[in-house]
Parts: sequence; C-alpha cells; structure tokens
Amino acid sequence: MPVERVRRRIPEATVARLPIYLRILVEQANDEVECISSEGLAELAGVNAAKVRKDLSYLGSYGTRGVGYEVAFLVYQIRRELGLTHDWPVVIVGAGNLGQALAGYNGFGERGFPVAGVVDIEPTKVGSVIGGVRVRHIDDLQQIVQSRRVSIGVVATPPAAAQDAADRLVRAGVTSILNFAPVVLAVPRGISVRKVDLAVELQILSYYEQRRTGVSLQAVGSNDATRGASA
Amino acid sequence: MPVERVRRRIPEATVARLPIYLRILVEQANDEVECISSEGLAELAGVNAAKVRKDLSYLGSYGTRGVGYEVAFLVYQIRRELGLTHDWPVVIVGAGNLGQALAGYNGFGERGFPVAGVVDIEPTKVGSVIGGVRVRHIDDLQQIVQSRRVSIGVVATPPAAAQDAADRLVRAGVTSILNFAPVVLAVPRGISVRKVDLAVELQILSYYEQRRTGVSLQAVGSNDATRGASA
DNA sequence: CGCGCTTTGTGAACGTGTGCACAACTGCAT
DNA sequence: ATGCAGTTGTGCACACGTTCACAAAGCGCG
Repeated sequence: MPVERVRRRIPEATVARLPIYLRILVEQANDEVECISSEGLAELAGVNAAKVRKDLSYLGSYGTRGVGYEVAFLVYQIRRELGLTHDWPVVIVGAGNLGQALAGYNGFGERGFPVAGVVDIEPTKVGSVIGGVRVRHIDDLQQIVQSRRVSIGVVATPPAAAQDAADRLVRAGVTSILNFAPVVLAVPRGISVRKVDLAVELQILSYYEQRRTGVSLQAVGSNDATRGASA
Repeated sequence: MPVERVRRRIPEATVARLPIYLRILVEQANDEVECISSEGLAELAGVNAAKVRKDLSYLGSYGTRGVGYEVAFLVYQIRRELGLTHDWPVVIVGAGNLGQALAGYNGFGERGFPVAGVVDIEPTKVGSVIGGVRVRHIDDLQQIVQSRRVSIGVVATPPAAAQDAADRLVRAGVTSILNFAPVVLAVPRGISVRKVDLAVELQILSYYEQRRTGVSLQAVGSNDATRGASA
C-alpha cells in the first residue's frame, strides 16, 4: 500500500454526511462500543447501509470484512479527512439575537470551533460580554483574524448588513464564511460560503405540508433527515 | 389550457430554490421592479439562468418570451405553490439560548411563521417572556398545538432531549419538524423533518479549508451558495 | 484445514439534477 | 406587414448521487 496516497476528491454529498457519521461514532466510542457494521451505523444515521460503505470507502479501505469498522480508528480517519485534527477558531460578526445565541452555544467550542471573537458595528453593543467573550468593534476584525489565525467567519447580522460583513471578513483574511443572513452573498473566487436560512427551511416544510393536506398524496421530502419507523 | 391542472410534482432541488427566488422577487417588487428576466433573477440568486427557467417552468408557463417574468405575478405563483397563502404558526420546544434567539427573531413572523408558543420542560424557565411570548410548560404543548392549529414544530433543545421533544410534538399533532439539535430524529412515516446543524456546516467548511491549505487545489464546495465575482 | 457465516468494497444500473443549445414566440421599429 | 432583437420553454446529453447485488475476504468452529 502506498505510504501517503495522493489526495483523492471526496464527493460533496459524502462530505456532508461524514460529520454525521463522526458524531455518531464518537457517541458510540463513549458508550464503549469498539466495532460497528455499516448496517449499524446506517441505522443510527438514518441512511442506507450501502451509502455508508461507499462513503467510507472514499477514505480508504478501513473496514474488516465479516466484522465491521473499528470505531476509534474510523473516528480518527474521519477527523483527519475533515481537517479536525486541530481547532478552527471562528469569528462572529453581529452581536444581535442570533450572534449572542451562537456565541453562548457551547457546542461550537466542544466540537473544535472556539469563538475567537464577536464583533458588531454598533458602539452600544461593544463591551458587553456574551458567552464569556467580550464584544468588540468591527474595526478590530482584522486584528482578531490575524492574531488568532481565524479562517472561518460567521455572518449573523441583519440582511442589509450581511454583504458588508462578508466583505470585511474577506478583507480581514477569512477564507470560509457561514452565512445566517437571508441574503445571497457575493464573494471572490476561492472563498467558501455556506448558508443557513431558517425561513427557507420553514418554507420548504410548508410546501410539503400544503401538499399533504391539499391532495391525498403523502410524498414527503427532506434534506437528508431520517424518516424512521419509531414514534 | 386546463382550468386547474393536476398537481404536478416539483423536484426537491427546485423546491429548495423557490424560497430564494421568492425573497429576491419580493425585494424587487419593493424596489418597484415590475418585470425580470431569468438572467436577471439568476444573477441575484447566484445560479444559472437555465436553472431558473427550468425551475419556474414547473410552476407553469408564466413568463413572456422576449420580455421576462412579471414580478408580482411570479411572487403570487411561488407563494401559492409553497403554501404561503396563509400563515403557518410554529411552536418552539426549548427555551435555551437558541430557542430564545429564534423566538426573538422577527424574521419568522414577517415571513409567515408566527411563533404560537415556546415551551420548555424546565419549570424555572416557564413564565419568562421572550420575544413577546411567554414560555409555557411542555405539558401544555398539545393544548397549544391544537388550539392554534400548529403543524410545524421547532426542536431547539439540548441533544439528549431532542428525541423526546420530537415524540411529544408528533403526539401533539405536529406533522413537520425543524430540528436544530445535533441528533438524527426518528419519526413516524409521513412526518417531514428538516435539520439544521451548525457544527456540521462548520465541519464541511473545515474540510474545504483544510484541503485548500493542504495541497495547491482550490476546488471549493458549497451547498447552494453563490460564488460571485465581486468583493 | 476447510466450511459456512458475516460483512466489506465496488461494478453496474438507475434516478435525479444541471446546463447547453435552440426552436418558438413576443414586441417593437420601420 | 415584415424583420429583428430579445427571452422563454424544453429536448438532450452529461454529471452526480443512490441503490442493488455480488464477489472477495475475514473469522470462528468443528
């Protein structure tokens, strides 16, 4: 086997599922489970077993036929592939409702994304402490990004301010943005943007809801959520 | 032309984009724009013009060749298709950080998803008022859902409580769930679930971030976010 | 040591989504 | 009227993602 194989490209759909597998595997490890089959992991992740196997096969052949996958080893491999071997500090722009909730959400830090700073453009918000972090003025953005080596920025501003926030993040040197504002951000080539739009999610649910009650059809859609058989 | 055509199925990918188009079209209407071309809409939405045309064609042939689409009419048609002709009250389970932020976020109500109630299992949280809504005990869930005809529930609890929250929502009569907890929910067939997992989004960004810095490749992935050319 | 049970890894078929390219059509100018 | 410039609607080819189905391979037992 080659010592360090050339970096293979992993399909986007798979990349989006790896974090789910990872979370489940970590839970299993905490429960002292040492080995898991594709079937078992699939059940917990709410997906097809074949999909799990194909997804994991992109990482390499890390399973044992007739046995399954060693949990701890898989955790290590997925972490490695996702670049989670070290922390990624993030900076949050916008100290409103959402920004505060995000800063106060411990899940970020726990999962390797410590909040390096929260900034706002409003002088009245500057100075207050949320989630153990003092809010600073947006003019300090560059300083925070550079001194803390931040490469991920979170936009949690009102819609009208979002593009400006993104521009400032990019200028400060951030190369990935998670956008919570209901706005399509324009960014230079090479900058990754992902967006989370709560209203959009609700509207999608509304579509299927309406469809269900409208006619006697129960075709139900989902992103990649489970439709299990429990209750 | 048939008076009321049988309900055609709209591809999931298209359903996910319609809310984006809708938001942009409403903004355009506010700016007194009366007519827009697929090209123009595509630019604003950060997608391909052919995709816009194909998406809109699922609604029917509502454009005028050589001219474009009448903004107001399109807004009406998309609203109708998404089931946004009436409000969809939502109930939020979990009055922690996130639940409070969601309840206080006006964007929900403005976009047709008024918060019918916030519930928590913790008696100490009950009674406080957030976002103009008084937090009630989770035992009141059924009463809220039925009296206010809620069909959409939002799970904003800690991970360990999420499945229980979902079970209660389903028992109370909710048929769609938006899940913010980092947990794969098991629900009965026929219930729609969508999930928003902040840590997962960050981990996906981490993957591309790592890849970028690791080797000289700039393949950049995104959900359906734009990669515009501005700055 | 060999046999049967289990589970992986993956080729191949299928389904969904994307984007090009162009015919069909509209509206305007002449 | 006629032609021309502009834009839609869509057939088609291709890319991507999912699922099936099965050979290859490990494990344990007699």
